[in-house]
Amino acid sequence: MLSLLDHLNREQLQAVTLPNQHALILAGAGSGKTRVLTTRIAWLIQTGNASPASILAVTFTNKAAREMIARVSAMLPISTRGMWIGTFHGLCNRLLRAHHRDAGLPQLFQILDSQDQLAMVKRVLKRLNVDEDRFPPREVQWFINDAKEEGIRPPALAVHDEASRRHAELYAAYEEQCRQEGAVDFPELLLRCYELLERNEPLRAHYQARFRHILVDEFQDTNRLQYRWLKLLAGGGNALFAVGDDDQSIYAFRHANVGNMADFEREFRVPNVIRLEQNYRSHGNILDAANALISHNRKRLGKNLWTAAGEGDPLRVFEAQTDGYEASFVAEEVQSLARDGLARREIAILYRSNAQSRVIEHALFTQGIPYRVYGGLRFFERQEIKHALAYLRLLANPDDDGALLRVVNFPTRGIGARSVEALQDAAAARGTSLWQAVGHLTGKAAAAVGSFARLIATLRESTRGLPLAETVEHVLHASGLLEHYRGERDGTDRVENLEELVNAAAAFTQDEFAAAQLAAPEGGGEAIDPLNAFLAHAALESGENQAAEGVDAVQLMTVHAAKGLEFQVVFITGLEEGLFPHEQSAHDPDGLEEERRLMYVAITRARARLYLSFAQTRLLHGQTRYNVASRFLDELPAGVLKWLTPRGRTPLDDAAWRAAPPVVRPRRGDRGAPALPYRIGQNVVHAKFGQGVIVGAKGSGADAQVQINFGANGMKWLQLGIAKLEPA
DNA sequence: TGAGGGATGGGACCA
DNA sequence: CCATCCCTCA
Repeated sequence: MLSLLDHLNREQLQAVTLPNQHALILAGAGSGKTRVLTTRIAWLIQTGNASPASILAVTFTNKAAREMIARVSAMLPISTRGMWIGTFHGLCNRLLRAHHRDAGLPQLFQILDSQDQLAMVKRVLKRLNVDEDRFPPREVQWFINDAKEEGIRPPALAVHDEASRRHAELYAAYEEQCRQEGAVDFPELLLRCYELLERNEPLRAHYQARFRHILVDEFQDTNRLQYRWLKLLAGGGNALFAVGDDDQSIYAFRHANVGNMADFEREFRVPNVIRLEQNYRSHGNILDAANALISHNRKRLGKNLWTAAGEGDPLRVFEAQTDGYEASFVAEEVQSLARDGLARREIAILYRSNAQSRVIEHALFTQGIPYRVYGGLRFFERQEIKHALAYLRLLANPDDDGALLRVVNFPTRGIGARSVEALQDAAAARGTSLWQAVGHLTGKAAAAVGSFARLIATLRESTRGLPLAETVEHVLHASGLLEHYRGERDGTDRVENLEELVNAAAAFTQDEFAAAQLAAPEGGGEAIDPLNAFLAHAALESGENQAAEGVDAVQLMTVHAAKGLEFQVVFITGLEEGLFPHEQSAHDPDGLEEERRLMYVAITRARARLYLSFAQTRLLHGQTRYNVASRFLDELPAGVLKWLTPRGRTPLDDAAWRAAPPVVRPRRGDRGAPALPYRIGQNVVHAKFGQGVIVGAKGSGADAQVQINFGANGMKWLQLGIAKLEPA
């Protein structure tokens, strides 16, 4: 009856048209997950099952939220205005702004990103004279975030020894500092929002009555606190529609808890569990490989992808002697694919860790192939942007100590550590912000800091009432930031970024979505002025990488960054034991399963063609490492693979043999001693451990030992005189 | 104050 | 090897 539902398969249709009950949709890679989610929303509204205002849809990334809004808008004749669609953090921010008094926050609270948070932790540690060797700031930060994600405040912490007592104190001191500065970090957004809803019964009832339909994307990535937050909102008979894929859970390291899927099913007595297993993305061979690989994991809810498309090309496997050769191979393939007419943007080169990109970039650059690297610093995380934002934060709230400290002497204006310390002492003595302590300074510090304070005061005055973009522009000039970077030898990029910030401000003002989201908070709270809205936007939206659109470029990124994307052709590089699976995960079973899911994600990115490659030797951290092929290659069905190089590890060629150091060096005086049979890099076979490669040696004569990488069977030190080794 | 030397350590990510 | 941090010295 409805064109909305055309072309959905049986399971998709079933999911989209479920009654108003909890549902868990196990959506395999490429199974039309986003389509189901967005069509569900459109269907609920179109059929009158739900009003726009009763919809709450949660994602993890701004990109996913934007895509959801765009697709829902395209399906419905009405505006998406009334719906709440956003990230966990964005939605919590919205709730907290609207009810800041109930939440115990100033209306203009500042959001700290992890950099800001770390700086804040450092400041607290310094003030309390904490030994940073015993309590490294990063660890303290980690501890605080960990506690918050478990929903634990300092008084509730379990204190069992001196260290944990100290941690609890530091956490409390950090919280106090945040309160004083009106600052809120990322986990705090969630926890504060959770506590608000939990304690404030009328408010909770209000939102429970409103959001009859709660939809969650990437449910496998939720942490414990997010799960509890959802549980709270879903109380009172609301329907929680969770979409996720346990096989694509790759964020355990940032506290994602896959167990939430099973917990959800059990605790909510979910009546509807639907599996979407038909894949619309990849050819059969690629899916067969993915299915076979993931079947090695024990902890799964269980799913098997299939496709109506043909089996397509086999997976091409390439073994290189060095990482350099591997990179050239990839570059040459890319070149030839492009010559055959494939758009370069349809080609992705994936790797496990960022350090691997360098060799590949070099090879692409040498062959003149345009490429684009994802990851690295985002726009709003760049130092010049953070500096500019710090000035803007001071305009919005001069009591923002973090912002003040960041730019009080940047660009340098003769305010040294001495003056800053005097200011901090003055503030501590009176229990005020740094800004308020400026007037109480004496001597040299008073003059220098005083001139900075006047600069800020003047800026506040002169930008009052100006449009946002003009405010930003004015600040860039008056602060001396632009001038400073213009004078720097490599400052052109930074100057361009600063100019881009003006554009971003202008675009933000016009952006209807952002304006609507922030100008009219629920419950009739005061509207937030554009500057504060922009600052919140900058903190929550770290800014997609530079907008260098236009050039058709090959895409380079980590496997993590590739999640959710798809390409015509995918290269998975560095398939070596120790690298992928990463050595720090290879030892524990859970870690290994996560690595395998990561490989699963990588494989399922490819539509038509997939290359798998690895190198025998790789320059990592400045030294050559000798690796064996990843066990993941062995876990793929031989029938779908096509080896481009002879199957199995090729022995060292003559040149490599001569270059490789002998395992046991002749002792001094042993001139002309015959070369011993083993060399670093050589392949050997051991009766028990199987195939391996010699990666190190020590000792001499009868005591000589060799270190051998047996891949999945581990790294072993063996006594040359005893172990039964055969050259392979 | 800030440039430059030496030690250090190195997985992945989004808000 | 490289980036980052801390510390020294001009």
